[in-house]
Amino acid sequence: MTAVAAPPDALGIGEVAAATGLTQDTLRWYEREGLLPLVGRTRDGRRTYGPAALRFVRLVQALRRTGMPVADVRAFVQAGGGELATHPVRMGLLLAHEAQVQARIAELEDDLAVLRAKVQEYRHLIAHGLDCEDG
Amino acid sequence: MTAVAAPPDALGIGEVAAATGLTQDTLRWYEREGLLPLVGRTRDGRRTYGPAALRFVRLVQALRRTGMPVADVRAFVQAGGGELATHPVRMGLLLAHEAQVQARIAELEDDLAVLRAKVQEYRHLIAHGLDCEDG
DNA sequence: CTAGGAGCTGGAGTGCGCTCCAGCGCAAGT
DNA sequence: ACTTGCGCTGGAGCGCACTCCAGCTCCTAG
Repeated sequence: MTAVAAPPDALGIGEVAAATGLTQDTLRWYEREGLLPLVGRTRDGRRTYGPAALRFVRLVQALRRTGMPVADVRAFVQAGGGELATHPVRMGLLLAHEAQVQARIAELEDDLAVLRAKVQEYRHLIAHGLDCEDG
Repeated sequence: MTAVAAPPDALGIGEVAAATGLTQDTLRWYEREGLLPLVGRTRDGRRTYGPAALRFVRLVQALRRTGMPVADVRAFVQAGGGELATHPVRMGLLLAHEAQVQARIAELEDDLAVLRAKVQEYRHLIAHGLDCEDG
């Protein structure tokens, strides 16, 4: 098959790429940048992603998509390696980011309202056969 | 005051920057890039923003903040200059973008759910004094 | 008359986040 | 033995959206 010595349910980088939508290049780059700590290797050097690693990839993906800078993701990762004592720190970072994401969503919704208002304006102008005073 | 020959309620670039949160550099750059067609000039060459221009700046700002690339904003701008005949085109572009923004918000909300689940996981682990199997 | 403040232009530079190689290794199928 | 597929490394390059000058002009207040 694919792996040299396949540990039960470990995936190769190609499979993780397919499963997440990230490219292989991005996965490798994230790892070099210290965003993905749980990735293993087969004897011949290929990356191996166990279930926990895959969950972690998805978490990082959620953080990135919600606009957390790579440096901050790294800080989150380095804030602990799964030990109980570090949980509050990581949780705090997540909560802070959560607030920012909510703010971002609110802003998007405000901007969306602006766009909708403009659409309405066009409808109105069309209905009345008018030009637009604004550009 | 500020202007050379101040037309009624025209603003200077500094005032527009203050009013919108964009920098003067960004406003000038947007204009060079063709995103801001309604900006006038005083006799001595300074930019002048009338009410319509200001509204247009806010529209462009909404488009940019919602993730529309500069090139697409330019296309929107070039799709017409306010004449009735061009309204449907611009409206179509706005509607298409609107759909994308909604999709983006939905994605953000999904990702937010992932983050919240992780926070819950940490709460649980802390409550039970456990390490985390994932990183 | 001078100084200060706002603004102008053109162009170079920056930060971020990937993205794209070239050149190579292992391993399994035919 | 050879091809095909999957993956590896290190490093260069890229696209986007600004951002930051240097050197200048003009106007107004003191």
